[in-house]
Amino acid sequence: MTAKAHDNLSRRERQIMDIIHRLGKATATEVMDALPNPPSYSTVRALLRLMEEKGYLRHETDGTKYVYLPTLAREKARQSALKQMVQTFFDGSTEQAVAALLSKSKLKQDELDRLSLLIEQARKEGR
Amino acid sequence: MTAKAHDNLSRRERQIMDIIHRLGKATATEVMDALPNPPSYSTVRALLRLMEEKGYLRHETDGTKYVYLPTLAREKARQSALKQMVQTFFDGSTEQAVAALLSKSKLKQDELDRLSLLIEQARKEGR
DNA sequence: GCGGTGGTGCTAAAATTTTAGCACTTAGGT
DNA sequence: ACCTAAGTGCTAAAATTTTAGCACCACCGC
Repeated sequence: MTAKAHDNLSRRERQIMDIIHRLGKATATEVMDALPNPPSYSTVRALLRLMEEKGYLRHETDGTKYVYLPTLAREKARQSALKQMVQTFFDGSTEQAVAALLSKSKLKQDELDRLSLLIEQARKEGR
Repeated sequence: MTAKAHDNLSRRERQIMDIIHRLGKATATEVMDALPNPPSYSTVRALLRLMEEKGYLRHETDGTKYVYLPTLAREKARQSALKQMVQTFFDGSTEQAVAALLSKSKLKQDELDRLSLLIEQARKEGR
């Protein structure tokens, strides 16, 4: 079964996906610790197994234990999350989204420098 | 009941919230039309009513019909969605998030100009 | 080589979510 | 005045999701 869209996830599934995306990869214990109103360990394991079966996750073994990772490359997941966000909250306007990000958080001088550079590049390319 | 966090929403509830955020406000029919695998009209109405009861939505009347709106101001919802996104997919780095947005979409010259200005301002303020 | 610790899979019950149906109301047209 | 169309609320059944329990396996220390 191939990975499905973000919006087919049930509540717990989405919470777990978020955690695993944050951490990059995670064991059942780590997921459990990060989960709000955490259920039992056994439950978490069952969920992880089901999600793997559905194609959202895959696992690697680290010694005897399982470490779960997203199926979809982080890059892809980012893209689609961003797209969704821009559509839902910014009427499809990337500019507005960027503006909101900038206004919300205090970026350091060197971060601003780099972003400035990126914009300059985009300007030249677009011209 | 007060509005709860985004991650307590069930699947359908989240889909509906997204739709209503996109549209700003929506009737049962509009929600139904925008819903993937749309259930019956009656079902959508029941969901909307339940979500209002839980505090996620409120409604106004337009003549005889109901128009639903998010409880949380769009601005607030945006902030919290952005924060969530940056945490989950960009290790908390706003810079990275902005960079990803810029690289993904072709912005027009005037949009770039305005963003450039924003960054300049931030630079001066931070200095 | 034996028992405990820390893993695993599977299954079935409990809880929640999702759904559709029914009964009722209001407005408008003829 | 009455019929129809387009709304509404509530309720209970169906479906899905969430949960915990149990049975089994491998490694380690004694």
